[in-house]
Amino acid sequence: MPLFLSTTTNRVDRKGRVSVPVAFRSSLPASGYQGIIAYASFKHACLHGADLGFMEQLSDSIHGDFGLYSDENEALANAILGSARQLSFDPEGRINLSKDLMDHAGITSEATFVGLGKTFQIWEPAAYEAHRLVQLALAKTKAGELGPIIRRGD
Amino acid sequence: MPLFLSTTTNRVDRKGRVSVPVAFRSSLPASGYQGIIAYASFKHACLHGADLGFMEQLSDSIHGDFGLYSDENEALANAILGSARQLSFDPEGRINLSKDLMDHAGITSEATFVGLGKTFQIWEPAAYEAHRLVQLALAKTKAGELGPIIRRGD
DNA sequence: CATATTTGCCCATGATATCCCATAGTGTCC
DNA sequence: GGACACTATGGGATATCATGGGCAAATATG
Repeated sequence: MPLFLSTTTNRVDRKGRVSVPVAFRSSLPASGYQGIIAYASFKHACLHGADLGFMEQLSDSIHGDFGLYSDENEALANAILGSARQLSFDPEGRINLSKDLMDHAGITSEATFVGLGKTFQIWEPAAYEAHRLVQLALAKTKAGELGPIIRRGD
Repeated sequence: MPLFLSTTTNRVDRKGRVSVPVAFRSSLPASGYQGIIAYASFKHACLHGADLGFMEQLSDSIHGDFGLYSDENEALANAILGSARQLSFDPEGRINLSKDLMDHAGITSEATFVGLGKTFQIWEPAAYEAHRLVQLALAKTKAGELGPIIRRGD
């Protein structure tokens, strides 16, 4: 299970290529699929990134044990799995962002990768900075809950 | 599980390298990841340090079973995991503080490592001294509660 | 079928980080 | 008290990363 940490901003060249930060690449299994999965967030103007294993788990959760799913789950499947793209690394560790993904996040010449543990996000830098400040304020008000969260993991 | 104790101030050279105190290094598992994780505190102008296992637990707690998390947890993931960096030891036991981490803590030429048990903090020395005095005063007013705290830990 | 357009691979480059060695100060052990 | 071990620190050499351009195969377009 990968652990995506840190925030990095990289350039998107005219071909739509972006280097995935090494910190993220080295967190992926060396012997698995050499690439990532990206899908449009339906909550923010950003992309969600994950490894293949995570998406398989997600697919399992949505479908349930018998492949019969509710309307809500079908909606989830459409929103997430439908917009998901499998993005392979080129020999230099870059991915090619497709036009629809870039449009959804408003990405043009730069992309910010934000590690969130098991997943990460890809943002247009200015949009992320605004989002980050909001999230930071929210985190401060919830700081008191950090203790319980950690203890739960023990 | 590491136990970080004591306070040490070390020099930051012009490349941004700092020696992690031996007391901290030897507390880490010899056969695990050779390095630490550091992230920006959203409460103080300092950095938090922890070992990899601690961050994995934190990531698990924040994500829950599914990977779709609450707004509060997403905010925490942004503030903590987004600012976290995996800092490997060089052969001499030093880490490389990235520019944004140094900026957050106001660190320039020296860094103070403060052991807090399972985690530790990294401060700009003068800022820590000021913080320490405040904490000390606070501790005195709470002295009556120390007994119960110790008993609880037994 | 000829011609654009994309897609992926290979190489070159500058910036950065990593490794390796050298030194000085400190404490430890005979 | 003197030799030794180890930590902290600094500098120079080397490897790695992010980035851009060019080329060729695959695909689309007329």
